[in-house]
Amino acid sequence: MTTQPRRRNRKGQGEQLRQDLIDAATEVLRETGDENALSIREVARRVGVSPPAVYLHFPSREALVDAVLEDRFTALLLRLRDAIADVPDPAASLRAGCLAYLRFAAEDPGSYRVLFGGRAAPTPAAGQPGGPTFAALVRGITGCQRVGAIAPGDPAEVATLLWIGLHGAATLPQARPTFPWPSAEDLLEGLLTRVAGLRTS
Amino acid sequence: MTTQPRRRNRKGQGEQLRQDLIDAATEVLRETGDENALSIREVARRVGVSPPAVYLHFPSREALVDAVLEDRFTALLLRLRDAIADVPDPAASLRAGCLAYLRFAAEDPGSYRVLFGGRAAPTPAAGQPGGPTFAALVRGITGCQRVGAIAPGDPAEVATLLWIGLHGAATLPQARPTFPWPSAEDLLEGLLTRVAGLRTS
DNA sequence: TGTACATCAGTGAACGCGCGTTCACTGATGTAC
DNA sequence: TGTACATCAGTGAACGCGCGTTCACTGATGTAC
Repeated sequence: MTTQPRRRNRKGQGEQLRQDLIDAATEVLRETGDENALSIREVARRVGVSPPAVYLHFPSREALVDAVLEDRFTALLLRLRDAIADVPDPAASLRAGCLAYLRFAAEDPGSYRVLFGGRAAPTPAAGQPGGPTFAALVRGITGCQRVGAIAPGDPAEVATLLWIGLHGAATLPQARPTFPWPSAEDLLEGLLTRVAGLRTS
Repeated sequence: MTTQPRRRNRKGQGEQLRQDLIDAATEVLRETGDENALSIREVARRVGVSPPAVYLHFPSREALVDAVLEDRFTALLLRLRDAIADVPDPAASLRAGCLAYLRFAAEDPGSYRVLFGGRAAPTPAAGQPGGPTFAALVRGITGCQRVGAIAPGDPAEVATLLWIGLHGAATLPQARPTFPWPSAEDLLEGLLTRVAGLRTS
C-alpha cells in the first residue's frame, strides 16, 4: 500500500495535503470499516508523505478520524439532498431519499458502518431529533401525509420506526452476505408499505 | 486490568483454564465491542496467567476469538429458547422471542455488535435460511398464522423484514444514545404491528 | 536583474508502547513399583 | 509406606512488528531591497 513519494507542494499550497490525507483516510475506512484501524502511518504511506507531515494539519490521530467522519457525513447529506431535489411528488421523494440512504450504505459499507455503527455519534447533531438525517425523514413523511399518501398521525413515530428499518436494511445484509436478501428496492418497498403505510402510487 | 496471579490447576484440570480464558475474553468483547481489540495478552492478564499459557488451549488469537463468538452465539440461542419455552400462545411466544433478542442486544451490546455487526458471519450457519435465529422467527410467524393472529402469506418474507427491523432496533439506539428512543417494548410492539401485521391480543 | 533572507512544507531518526508468537525451561502432582 | 519418575500446567525472556508522537533539521520557494 505504499505510494510513490509525492512532489512537495508549492509555497501557498500546503492545504492541498490536508485534503489528500482525508481522501486517503476515507479509502482506509472504506476498506476496513473500522475507525480504530485508521493509522497515521498508513495514511501517510498512501499519500506518499512521512508520518510527521500529518501533524502539519491534524494535531492527533483522533482529529484526523473526526475530520474524515465529518467529511463522510457531509457526503451522505449531499447524496440525500441530491436524491430528493426536483422530485415534486412527496411519495416519490420519500422513496428516493430512502433509496439514496440505502445505496450510500451499500456502496460504502465501511463508512456507513463507522458513521452509524459506532458506539457514539461522531458528529454531535447527527441524527438528533432535529438532526439532519432524521429531520429529512420527518419532512418526507409529513409531505406524504399532506397529499394523503400516508395516513395522518405523529410523523416522528413513523420516522423512528422507518429509520430503524432502514438502518437494519443497510447493515444486516452486509453482516450476513450469504442470506438470500431481496434487492434494496424490494426491501425498501416492503418497509415503506408496512412500516409507513405508504400507499403504492 | 491486572488480576492476582491465579493458583495453578491440579493435574487433570487443565481444561478449567480454557473456560476462564473464554470468560475473560467475553468480558473484553462486552467492553470494547470490537473483536480486533481482543488481545491475547489482555485476556491472559485478566485471568492472571502468562501470555504463552493461552497457547495451551488455543493455537492462535483467531482461534480464541472464534471460540468466544461461538460461545456468545450459543448463549443467544439459549436465551431465545428459554424465552419461548412454556409459552403456548403463538402471538405471546413470538413477542417473547423477539423481546429476548432485543434484550440480549441491550444487555450485551458489545457481543451483539460483534456477532451481527461484523463483516461476515462468525458461525457458518448463523442466520442462514434455516439458520437457528431465522428459523426460530419463521416458526414463530407460522404459529401466529395458524391461529389467525397474522394474515396468511409467505412467512419468510415477513421474517426477513422483521429480522431487519429487530436488528435495527437492536443497534441504532446504541449508536445514537441521545435520541429519544421509545422503550424496547414499544419499539417491538410497533414492529410486530406494522411489519408483521400482528393483531393486538 | 541579482541576491540575501524569511518562511513554508516538509523529512529522518528516535522514543516507548503493546502486540502475537516462539522457545527452552520449571516445578508441582500424581503414579508405578 | 517410601521413593523415583513421567507428565501436566504452566513461566520468563526474547524476537520482530507497527503504532502515535517528538524533535531537531533541511531545502525549495517566494519576496524585499
